[in-house]
Amino acid sequence: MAGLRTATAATAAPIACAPGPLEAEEARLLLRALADPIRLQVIEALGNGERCVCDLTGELGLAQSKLSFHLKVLKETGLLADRQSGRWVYYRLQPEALERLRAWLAALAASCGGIAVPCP
Amino acid sequence: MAGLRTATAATAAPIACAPGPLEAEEARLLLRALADPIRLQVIEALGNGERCVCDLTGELGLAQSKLSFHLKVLKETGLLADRQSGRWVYYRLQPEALERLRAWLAALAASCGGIAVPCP
DNA sequence: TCGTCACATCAGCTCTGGTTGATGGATTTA
DNA sequence: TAAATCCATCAACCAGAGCTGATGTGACGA
Repeated sequence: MAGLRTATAATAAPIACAPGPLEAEEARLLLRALADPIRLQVIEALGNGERCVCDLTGELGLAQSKLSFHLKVLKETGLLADRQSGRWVYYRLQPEALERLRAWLAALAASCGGIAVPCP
Repeated sequence: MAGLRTATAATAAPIACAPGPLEAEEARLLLRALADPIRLQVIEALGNGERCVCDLTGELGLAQSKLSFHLKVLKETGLLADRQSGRWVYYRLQPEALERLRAWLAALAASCGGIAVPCP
């Protein structure tokens, strides 16, 4: 097994770090990651800057195990990045992931022309 | 029970039709509605204009019951609207729902300080 | 070196969401 | 009117996500 906490070496490559626009599947994973109230709270809590896990557990009133699970989901989708400092692990937002999702939504909306087609 | 198919009288008010910016909970429901591969296919299929259900079942290769379930989800979140004509029901996109979600994402990104670190 | 702390991970469980097949209402056509 | 078509809805089932408590791993300090 790989060593624990090898900094930014995730078990799987973050999906929102590839070059170019998002694939539909990547966008779907980002949407799913954001569609959770706890994960939204985490993102809002990280809006002011990076925090360590112990700080977030206290602020959000979550069990450490539960928070760790959601942080892993957000990290795997590329919405968060982490940094280890001593015994603590600090998480921070990756704003470009949100930006890529916004761009994908814009492209989706742009592809919605709006001409009615009669049904046979 | 109310009569079947009372046009735009949904069982619950569509969430993306209220005035002003989206609440976090409304945005979360929109995100969850979009985070499904079948529902994304439906949205893309409706990009060119409205379609009746029978048309969509053929194009997407879905069981009528399954498609109806997903159409209901999309309609309840305000992403779709429907119109009855004879015995057909036509669904169409509501682009403003996507637009409101984009605006919400922009506000969320704006509230994130912005100490962006390049992706490894 | 040993104990403690911070965090990740695991097994087992629960619960929500999606699927399937069947039923019924509404509308049109023969 | 009767049959056929379109669509919504329901109950039952299934899969996956999320929760809980416990355990494991690495870093630190005494």
